[in-house]
Amino acid sequence: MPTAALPVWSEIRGDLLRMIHTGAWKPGDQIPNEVELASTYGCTRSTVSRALRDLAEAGFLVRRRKSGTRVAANPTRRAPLEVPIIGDAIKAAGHAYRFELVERKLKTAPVNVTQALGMPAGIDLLHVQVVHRGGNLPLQFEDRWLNPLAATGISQADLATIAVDRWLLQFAPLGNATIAIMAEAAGEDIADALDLRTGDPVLVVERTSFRLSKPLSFLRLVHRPGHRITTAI
Amino acid sequence: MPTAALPVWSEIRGDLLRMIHTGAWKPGDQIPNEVELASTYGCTRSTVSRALRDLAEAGFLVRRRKSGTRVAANPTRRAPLEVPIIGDAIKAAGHAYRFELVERKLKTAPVNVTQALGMPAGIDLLHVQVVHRGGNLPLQFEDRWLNPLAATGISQADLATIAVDRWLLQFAPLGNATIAIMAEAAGEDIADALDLRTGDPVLVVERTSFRLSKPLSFLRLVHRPGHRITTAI
DNA sequence: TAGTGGTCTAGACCACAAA
DNA sequence: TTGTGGTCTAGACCACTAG
Repeated sequence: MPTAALPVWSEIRGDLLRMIHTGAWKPGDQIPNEVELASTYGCTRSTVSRALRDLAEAGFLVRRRKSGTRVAANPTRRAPLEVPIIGDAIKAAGHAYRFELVERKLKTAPVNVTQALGMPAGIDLLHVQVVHRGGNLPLQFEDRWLNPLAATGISQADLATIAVDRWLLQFAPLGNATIAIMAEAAGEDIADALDLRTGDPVLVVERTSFRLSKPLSFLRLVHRPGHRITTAI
Repeated sequence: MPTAALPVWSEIRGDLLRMIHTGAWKPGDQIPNEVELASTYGCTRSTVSRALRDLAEAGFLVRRRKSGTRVAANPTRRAPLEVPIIGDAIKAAGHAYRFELVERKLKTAPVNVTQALGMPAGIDLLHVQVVHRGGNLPLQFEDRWLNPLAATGISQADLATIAVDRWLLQFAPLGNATIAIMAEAAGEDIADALDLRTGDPVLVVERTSFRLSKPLSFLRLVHRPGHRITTAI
């Protein structure tokens, strides 16, 4: 019974990974160079190189010209943290999705917002507040400040019909962003919007995003207690 | 003044990425195939393939045999979430690091722990509790259940001298794990350990890890209010 | 200076999935 | 059936850097 025929480079990667996991190669150890491994596995250098590059990108190996390849000494694993469209995530969880536009107004942005976006204090930004519901339960409170100069066309968008995050994705797919996750006590406004008691612990995700190197949006996503952000290494 | 000489595949990647960011190629659009792109850029198919593969791994493109390459319709960005050694992180933040071993005892594990680890209920695991301090301020409360059968040698380890997480890294580098992040209200024990008031919002990270496909450790990391987990896309 | 990884070529065959 | 991406080879030259 043959196992599933994986590509050679993938087999090699698994083999090398096993050497690390079992402790045959310990953190800091130097491993054979590409030419040696190629002859060991009976393939070309390109093929082992593919495996080694993959392991290096995953953080298992550290590669340097001339000095060779070593097992990472201080391996910091990186778990992929997904950033989905809110509505899609709620639907995927099996709930009926609905959202309410609470506010949509050009206002003077608070200092913490302009600072995060690297914009001058006192500037006017588009303030958008949305409550996202799954099966009538308010799951997320979205509080967003948008730069109308970077998000041209947002003025014409009907944000009561299309969720802001979806609109942004269509308009400005995949820019840069910084993300912060924290726990906070719900204030009165949040408690009101999410139907909680003041002081209840809420999970907050702040995202500052840029489009073509220009400030685009500062977002605070407040999650209902019990919400878990999950991932796997 | 020549710009820094990037590899060809990297230049191509940047070029293609620009097509996406500027909206020349929109989500769902099909882009030219490898052979066309190779002739466009005057290089071999391998080189454009490298660029395309990179963009696909980053989530910008979706590639399928026969049907070709398209701009991702529902692009989910992945932010790298780092999992550092606690002591290193505290030192890197500029604080003096110190930790206290609160408990280290073989006990019957609670159901939620055995369930997460996929172990039979009622089994005995090594329970370890540690308070991590930065500059005398308790920053994290670590509550861990270890499988002594997978972590052979933990019985001999002096966990008052070496932090558990560091010991584990030496012993079982880089296994698999699932991670969950949530907000909770501090219970009495947590409030006591972290010098908080009961009910204060704390950020909790749960990590269930495996070594060579065997259950290794269930960890709850409770962070002091104000702590932020940060990353960038 | 020499050893190592990084890149690139010009091919080839194969696996998959849409028509 | 056939177009597409996925893999692999056997070379080559280059870039970086430790000794």
